[in-house]
This record gives sequence, C-alpha cells and structure tokens, in this order.
Amino acid sequence: MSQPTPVSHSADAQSRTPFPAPEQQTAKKFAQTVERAAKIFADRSIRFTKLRQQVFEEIAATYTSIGAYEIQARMADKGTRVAPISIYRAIDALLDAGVIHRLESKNAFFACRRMDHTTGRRPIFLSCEKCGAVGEVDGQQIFELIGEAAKGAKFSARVKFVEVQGLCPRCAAKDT
Amino acid sequence: MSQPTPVSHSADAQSRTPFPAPEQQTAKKFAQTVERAAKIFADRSIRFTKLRQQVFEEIAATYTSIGAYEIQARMADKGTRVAPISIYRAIDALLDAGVIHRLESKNAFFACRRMDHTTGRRPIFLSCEKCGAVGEVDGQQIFELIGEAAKGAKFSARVKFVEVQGLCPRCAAKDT
DNA sequence: CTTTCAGTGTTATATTATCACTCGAACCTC
DNA sequence: GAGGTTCGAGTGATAATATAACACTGAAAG
Repeated sequence: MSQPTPVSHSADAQSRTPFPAPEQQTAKKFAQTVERAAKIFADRSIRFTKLRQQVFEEIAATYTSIGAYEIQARMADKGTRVAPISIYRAIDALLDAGVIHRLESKNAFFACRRMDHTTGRRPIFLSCEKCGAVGEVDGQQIFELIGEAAKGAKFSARVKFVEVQGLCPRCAAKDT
Repeated sequence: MSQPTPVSHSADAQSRTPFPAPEQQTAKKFAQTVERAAKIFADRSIRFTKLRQQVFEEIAATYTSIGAYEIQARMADKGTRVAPISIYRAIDALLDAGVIHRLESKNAFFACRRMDHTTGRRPIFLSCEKCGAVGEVDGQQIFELIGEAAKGAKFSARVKFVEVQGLCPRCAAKDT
C-alpha cells in the first residue's frame, strides 16, 4: 500500500525508465497525476469538468492504452453512463491539453507520463505488442530530422507521428 | 492521352519530387505500376489474383489515400460487388507484398511509389491535409535514430512508422 | 488424380467515430 | 442579480472502419 520508492530523487517525471514496474503505480502517484492534469487545465483556463476528470482517471488508471469504448464500459461499471460522443469530446479536450496522447496505430489513448510540455521536447511512443504497455522517450532530435526531411520535399509539416511497436523490456526478457 | 514526359531519364522511381503533378499520372505509368506489383507478387510466389489486382488498381488509381470502403464502392460501381472482408484480405496481401502502405493516422491506404524494397531504405509518409496527396521520402536515417532511442529504453523495436501531416508544395503555394 | 490449402464468398457482428439538435450551467458585463 | 454569450454535455441516429466464423472452390503439389 505505501511505497518505499528508493528509486531516484529527481523531483519531476523527466525520464527514469519509460517502463516502470506496474507496482510503482501507487495511489499517491495517481492522485498527483490527476492534480497535475487539473493544474494544466487551470493554467489554460479550460474547465476540468467532472466528465473530463472521470475520463482522464480511467485513462491514467490503465498502464496500457485504452479505447474510447473501454473507457465508456468502465465508467458504466462505476455507475456513470454516457454516450460515446461524450467520451470523445472529453478525450478531445484532454488531447488538446496534452495530458493524454493518441496511439494512432491502435486507435487508443494513454496518459502522458512525462509532462514536459514546458521543455517543449516531444516524445515518441513505444508500444508493447505483448502487454500493451506504452512508454514515451524523448524524440526531439528525431522530430527535427523529420522536419528537415519534410522541408527537403517542400512539404510544410504541421503534425508528426512517430510510433514504435515491439517488446517492452519486461516482455522481451520473458520472451527469452 | 500520350505523354511527352521530358521529366527525367532515371529509369526507376527513386525520388524525383515526392509530389509530382497529378497530370503526370498517365495511363502508361499506371500500367507500369500494376506490372511492377504483379512482378513483386510473382517474385515472392504469391498469387496476384484478380481481386488483389482490382483492389490494387483502385488504390493506385488515386493519388491520395483511400479507405477500404471507398475501394469497395468504386469496385461496385464497376460491377464487382465484394464484401468488406474480401477487400481487407486483399489489402493485407498487398501490404505484405509492400506494394501499398497503410496511413495509420487516417486508416487509409495508398500505393507505394518508390518501390525501393531492394535498397532496404525505408520511407516516411507525408500526407497533405488539404488535397490528400501522400508522398514518401527516404527516412532511413530517421528510422535508425528511432532504433537507437528505442534501444536506449531497452525496448525491442519491431515495427516503426513515421507520418507527417501538413501541406504539400502545391497546396502550400495556393495557401499563400 | 487426389489431397491440400490459399483464396474467396456469405453472413453477421464488433469497434471506432461523428452529426444534428437541444438544453442547461458557468461566466461575463453591467 | 438580469440578460446575453459561450461552452459543455445529453440524446438519438448514423457513419466509417474492421473482424469472426464457417463454408466452398479451384489451382498447385505430389
């Protein structure tokens, strides 16, 4: 229940391993994550409504990515029945705020665990094909290189996606 | 009908501009594209069946990306009515053969115009938000950098994709 | 020539996403 | 606080994308 957590003493989420053990997802950290999301909404003068918070909590509570309808189902289990469109609207707001990301290759969503909006360094996504875990690692250099490649084609880039599928460290180890 | 094509005399499709003018999509080039696909299937001892060819032709005939159901509709217009699953099965075979690509961010497909399977250099995809045109440019360096980033996270990468949305040269020009 | 299996057909269903319209709550200005 | 404006959400319908399950057929391999 409580967490000894000797891990590291760097205050913020800036890269430890992108694939922490699931046990490290404590209730305390979860609350902090929600807090942080609330703050980001406040800072941007956008409402962190009950619905948005609930949707965010479902996403943040899963270590893997989660689809809109799975979110809906889990909320229904807890007594909140909403239409898909409402889920999607909440998701849109959360995406805009940057507190969740969309995994294009799975049409699913996961909570941003880096929260380095401040630094402006953008992450690439690593998605485990076995356990579904999603990790983020810095991709600033990669995005810059992509920008150059686009420029070379006279293409005016606006949005870039980089996703990698494979095995996370734990699953790769199990797999031998 | 016939094509003066002064463009260039390099025999293969290896990069001219990734966004050629649509007028350059001549019937002759189209036939060559289908030929090339057929050859790739033959080389791999996979059957380039009538269905697969028809699906490929619909994809190759559009300069933008195209969804599975749009393919189905166009084939129906030409008198061939098939179920979605059949379209998807054909698409799977075409993807496997590498003659088409999947645009993850749009759940749509487009014909590979580089055909540099031989070189092993993998492309990134540039998708125009205005006209829908899709271009490919070499991304070997980018993929290598992604590979290193994944390795740094002890992530065993298997599939990678890079997609960029923005404006193609022609639309960017119009846009001022 | 028969065995085999990749390819296809048929039907049904699952999953993901959006539209059109309305209503109410929060928020702002006075 | 009254009135106006905007944003968020509810409702019901529907579109778009993708797969499951099972049967059948024909071409290639032996």
